[in-house]
Amino acid sequence: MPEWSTEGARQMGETDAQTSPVRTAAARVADMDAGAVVQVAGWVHRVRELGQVSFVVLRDRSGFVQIVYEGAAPVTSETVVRIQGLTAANEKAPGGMEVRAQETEVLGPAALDAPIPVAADPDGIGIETLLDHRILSLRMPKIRAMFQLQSEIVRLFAEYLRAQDFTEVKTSKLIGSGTEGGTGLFEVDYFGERVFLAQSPQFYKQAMVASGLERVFEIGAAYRAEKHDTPRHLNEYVSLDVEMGFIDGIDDLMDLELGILQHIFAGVKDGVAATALEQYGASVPDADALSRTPRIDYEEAKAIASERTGKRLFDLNPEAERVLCDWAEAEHGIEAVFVTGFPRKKRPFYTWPDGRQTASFDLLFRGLEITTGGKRIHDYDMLVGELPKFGMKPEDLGDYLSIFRYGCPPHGGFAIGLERLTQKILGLENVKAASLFPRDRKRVRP
RNA sequence: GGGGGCGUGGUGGAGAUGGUUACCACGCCGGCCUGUCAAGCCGGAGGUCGCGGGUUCAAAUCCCGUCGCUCCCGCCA
Repeated sequence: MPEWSTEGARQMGETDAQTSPVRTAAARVADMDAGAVVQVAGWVHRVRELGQVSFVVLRDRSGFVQIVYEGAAPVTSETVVRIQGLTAANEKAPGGMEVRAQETEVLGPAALDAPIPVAADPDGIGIETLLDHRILSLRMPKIRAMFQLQSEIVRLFAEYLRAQDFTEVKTSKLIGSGTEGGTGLFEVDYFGERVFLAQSPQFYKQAMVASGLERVFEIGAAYRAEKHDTPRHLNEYVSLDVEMGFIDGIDDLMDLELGILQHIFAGVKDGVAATALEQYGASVPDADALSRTPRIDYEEAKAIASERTGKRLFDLNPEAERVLCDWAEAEHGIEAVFVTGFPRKKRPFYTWPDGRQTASFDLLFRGLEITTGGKRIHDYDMLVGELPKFGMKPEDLGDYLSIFRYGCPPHGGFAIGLERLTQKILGLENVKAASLFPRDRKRVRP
C-alpha cells in the first residue's frame, strides 16, 4: 500500500488557507524546505517508540507524514492531534522529509480499546466485522480510498450528462402507491397513512421528461424490501438514473450509457480515484474496448450461456451473467455485454412492447448486471391497453397516467447501481463493502 | 423462500479418531532500546470455544435444537 504517496495532497493547503492559515497537508510536507516551521493536524495512524526517539505516523485526508519525538511519544493511536514542529530532511524518513515535534495539542483523544485495527489491511478482516464497526473501518485508508473513488464516479456521471444537456433532479422517495412490480416495497407510516419508500424514481423521472426538460438524471436512494441476502444485493442502494426524451430506440440509450461509462472510466484513471485503483490492484476498460461492447438478443444470450455452461438455460441466472461476460471478453475483448429484447413477462408494464419481447436491455459488466433500461410506453391508449395483461387497472396508477394523457414524447432511460459499479470496478467480493452504511436483511446499523 | 459450509480472547487463524494449564500472529498493558517505517527483544492481561439441551468417567471436538455468519439458487440495480 502506497502509504507515502503524495497523490492525495490536491489543493488542501489552498482550501484550508481561509480557515486555518497555518495548517499544512500531511502529504505536502515532503515538498517543503527543511527547517521550516510547520503545523500539521490529523489522526495518529501509528506509534513506534524506540526509547530515546519515537516516530509517529500522522494521517489526514491528504495522506501521511512522519513526526519525530525525542523520548516517548505523547500520543496514542487514532487520537486527533495538532502538531507544530520543524521540517527536517532525512534520508531515512518516508518521503525524505519529516517533522520534529515541538508542540503537540490533543484535539480529540481516542480510547485504546478499538475493536478493529485502523492501520491494518481491511482484507484481513471479515466484511461483517468491518460493517459492525463501520465508524472505524471507514478510517482505514484503503476503504476511504474506495469511497473517494465512488465520489468521483458520481461526479463524472453527472458531469457527462450535464454536458449532454441533461438536468439533474431530486424526486421524492415517499410514494403513495406501489405500482411497479407490486412487491418489495417498504411501508412507512405517514401521519397515519400508509405510504411506501420508492423502489425507483421511475415515474417521476418520466414525469420530468414530459415536463419539458426532456433529459433528466437523478442520483438518489432506491429501496427494495426483498428478503434477498446475497453479495450483490442491498435493500437500500444508490441509483444513477437517466431518462431521455425523443429517442428512436434503445440503441440511443445504450450509446448514451457507453458514453457515460467511457467518461467515468477515463476519469477515474486520474486523481484520488487512481489511488484507489492502485490500492485495489484494479483497472478499468478503455474507451475503445468499451465501444466494442456487444449487443445481443435475449434468446441469443441464452443460447450462448447454455452452450458455455453446458446446461439448458431458460433464464439468465447469475451463472449465465458470468459466462456471458467471459464470452464477451473472449470474443470482443471487453468484459461487458448488453442483453436486449427481454420477454414481456420479465419487464414492467410500462416497457415498450416489441412482439413477445420488449425494447429493453440489461448491461452486464464483469459478470454482474449493473444496469436495466428500456424504452417506455408514451402513448396513453397503448398504456391503458397494456394494463390488463399485467392484472392492473387505470385506477391503480393514480397520477402516472396523466403524464401521457397530456402529451409525452417517446422516451426511455436506464439506471446504474452505484455500489455495484464500484464493486465491479474495484473487484470487491461483496457489494455491501461499497456502501458507506449498508442496509441489508439484518442490518440497520450503524 | 430452498440448499451447502462455518461459529475458538479485540482482530485473523490453528486445534476436530473426545482426555485434564485451549495454541499462534496482530492489537492492548508494563519494561528495555536514538532511525523506526508490519520496528525489535523480554514480561503480562484478556476466552464459561455463539447459545441451550443431550451422550460420556471426560465435550471446543460427538448428537439434537436454536441464533448468527457465509456461499450458492430464486429475485433484482
